[in-house]
Amino acid sequence: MSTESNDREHAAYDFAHVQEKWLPVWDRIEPFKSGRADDMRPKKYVLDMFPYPSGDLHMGHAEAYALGDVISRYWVQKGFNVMHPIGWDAFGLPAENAAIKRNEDPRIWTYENIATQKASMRRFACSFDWDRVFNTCDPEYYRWNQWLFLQLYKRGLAYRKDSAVNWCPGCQTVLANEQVVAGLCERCDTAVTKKKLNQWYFKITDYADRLLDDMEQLEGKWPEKVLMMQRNWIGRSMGANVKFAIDGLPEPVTIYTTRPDTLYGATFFVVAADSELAAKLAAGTEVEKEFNEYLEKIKAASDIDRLATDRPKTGVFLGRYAINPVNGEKLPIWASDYVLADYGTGAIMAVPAHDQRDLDFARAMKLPVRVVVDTGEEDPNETGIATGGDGVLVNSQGLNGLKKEEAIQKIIAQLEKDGLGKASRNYRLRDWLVSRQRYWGTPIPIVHCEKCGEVPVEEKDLPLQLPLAEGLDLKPKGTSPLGAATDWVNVACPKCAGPAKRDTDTMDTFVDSSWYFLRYPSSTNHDEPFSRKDIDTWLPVDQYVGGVTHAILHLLYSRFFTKVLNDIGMLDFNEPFTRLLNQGMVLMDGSAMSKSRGNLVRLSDELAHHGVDAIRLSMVFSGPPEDDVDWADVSPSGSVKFLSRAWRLSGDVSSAPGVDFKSGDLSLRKATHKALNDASFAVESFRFNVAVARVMELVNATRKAIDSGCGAADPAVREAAEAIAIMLSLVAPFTAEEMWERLGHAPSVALAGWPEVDATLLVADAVEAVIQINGKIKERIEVSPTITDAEIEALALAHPTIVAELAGSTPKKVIARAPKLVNIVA
RNA sequence: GCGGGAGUGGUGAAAUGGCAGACACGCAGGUCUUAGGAACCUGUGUCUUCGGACGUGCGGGUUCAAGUCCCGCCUCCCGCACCA
Repeated sequence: MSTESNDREHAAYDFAHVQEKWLPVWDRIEPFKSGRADDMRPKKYVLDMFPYPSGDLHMGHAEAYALGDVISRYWVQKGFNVMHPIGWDAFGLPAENAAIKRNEDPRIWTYENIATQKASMRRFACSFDWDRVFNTCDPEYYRWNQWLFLQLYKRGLAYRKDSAVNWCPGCQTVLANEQVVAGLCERCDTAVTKKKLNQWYFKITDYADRLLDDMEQLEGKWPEKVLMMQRNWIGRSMGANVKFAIDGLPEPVTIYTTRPDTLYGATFFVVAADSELAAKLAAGTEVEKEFNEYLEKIKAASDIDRLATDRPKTGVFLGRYAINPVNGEKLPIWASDYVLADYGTGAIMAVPAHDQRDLDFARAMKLPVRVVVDTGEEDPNETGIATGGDGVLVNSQGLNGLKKEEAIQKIIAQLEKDGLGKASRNYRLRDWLVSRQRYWGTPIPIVHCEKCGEVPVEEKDLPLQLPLAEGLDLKPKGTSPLGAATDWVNVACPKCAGPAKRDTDTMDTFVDSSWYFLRYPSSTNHDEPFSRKDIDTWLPVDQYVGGVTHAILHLLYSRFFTKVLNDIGMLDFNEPFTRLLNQGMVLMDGSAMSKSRGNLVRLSDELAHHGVDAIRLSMVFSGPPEDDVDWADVSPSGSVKFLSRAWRLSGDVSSAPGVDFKSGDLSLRKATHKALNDASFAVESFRFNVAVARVMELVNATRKAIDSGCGAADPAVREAAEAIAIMLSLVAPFTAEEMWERLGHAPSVALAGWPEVDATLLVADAVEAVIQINGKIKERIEVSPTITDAEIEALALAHPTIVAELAGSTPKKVIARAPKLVNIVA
């Protein structure tokens, strides 16, 4: 061997060259093609949340795809037919805003970015099945959005109503409840206001109970945090509806309460100031003017102001009285903004003694407070603190002496018997508002006819294509830009052929993502959104990977769609994602990266400096996948160092491929099989960082074996190097492929298969046991791993150190846990 | 306010109730070198009278044994936020 080649052997390997070398090879082999007709491997569906095509991939994408790839590539190595698809969530505001700025069709920007991201994903060695790609802005995709909309419409699950909706003045469109974050628009952070509009909704509230109860199936498989967030978001509460007669009016008013046991403690009555009921009660009375002034005032207050829970209570006495059905008392009726119009019935009985908000209002308005549950706490009249806990009922006639729960049961039974009320439940969840007054989305397939009213577009006429943007003013102005596409808008009514107009709103892009995972297995199907056969083969998704930002939006909507499709009979499962992994964010110096903050790390720069494998490795090794990664804390150059160390091993191996490992050095063989076993376990429990650590240990052990142990020719060295290449292929595919070739194998290492672990090699020859006295370590001894409790106890008690420590006294108790530990209680 | 999660070396982090700090980063020293931003080796929780002692946010408890389980605090992060 010449000095020159020796130098090359020991130089750090050229990652740029290796990357260029393998990409075309993989293009040819297509190691990750799924669902070939003759494929007999068991299936797995591993899914990464699809990206929004806004510019090139960034560090966050790199983190997510690196993690998804570990899982996907692992199952391929384990012999599964893995479908790991990708597509683009391509409709939406960023494209439209970019189009306005550049004065061109959003299609151009969108498809350009998709091409850029696709090329970057290939270079990043994402193990995607490229045959299944689609974009939600393709007519071939969104026609099925429209088709699904019509199926929901047929079943009364898509409907229009007038309502006060969330309005973003920045985006000039309405927003779903889920898209309002702390009173601000999720997209642009503008303060959201209310607007009365007629809009399309999906009736997700019909599914509230199932969305809640089916979460039982996800327990332990989804992050507890996401389940908690969904539970809170749905917010089921149990209580009762109670009818209150109104003095001087023929119709009673129904209220909702979770505490019907406190009915005798009601001292006033409140209706939501912005409800129709309040307007009706005020109409024609002497307080009408005062009420209207109050209403104007609270309408002007933004949601932000409303968020301050400690702001003083306000309201107007409406001059009317409600009659308490249990004792006939006259309760003054107030209008206030602390009662919400769209929750429950928009009216409440106020029990200030046992509800803090009612108490705050009572104190502000000098209204009486009556205790009806003795909780053992101090009088709310004096402390100003309502007592909401359990206790014994007082001042409540037939309920006196009962505990809270008993009283609730008894009063509900009584109310039902008397026809004055009934048990009821309520949800925080509201119906999903799906109309948007913007251009770049799926057109709603409804025609409005002067004669026939609302008429659905016929299924055979789908897709209802979005008109070209040319000639349309896309600038946000509060009504859909589609309204100006007169040729498109004016149509013949599908029913009577008379003059009619298309609905000009587009669908929320969350509609697109609520079912896209069902489309991948059937992505080339032109006759239906997905075929039953494909669904039965691949779904549900075995492993979903994505950010926690979608904990309630996308994940709740997808669960809803799945349940609807289950009801329609298009699929036979009711939860779409069996397991969910939420990866953390990539931060820089403790905060999210942003241009304005000046802490943006460009993925392309990092890849150029350290190579794809080192960046992927750094992401995976930095810590548990759910935790955020602070890029300031990771060392990509350390990853480069490790990868070249591993790579050098493959050049040192001097035995031939196919050599029988059985004759190899036993201690290195044991290290190899332990690493394979531990790494496997770590990957399956999402501790990818630990899996990498096990590979590092094996690299270290192999280095030592070559330099100062059994030597490079020992078969165990080859076995170790091959195992390292295979394990590394999950994280560092280029390095692993290069190693595999240098070890004399044909590509691709991705399909090499996870080596069978030999259980007999997992047993160590000797293990170190500790001997404790009173829990403190006094001595360490080498023992056989198969030693019994009695044997190890005897060894411990006979050990000179222990004999000396005990100084002749008899131990009170000896706990032996062979082969690890003996604890002597002296 | 309500709900959830987390606090371990200089740093990122490991640890089925059983040896706290695996694996790395960083740092220090060394070997080889014309050179080192290469490679390799050694050391690296704190205190220490060099025997050891102490050590996982704080205070209690359960246990032969607690980073891990239980109770009460403190701090930080996330979600919801007048939902009756």
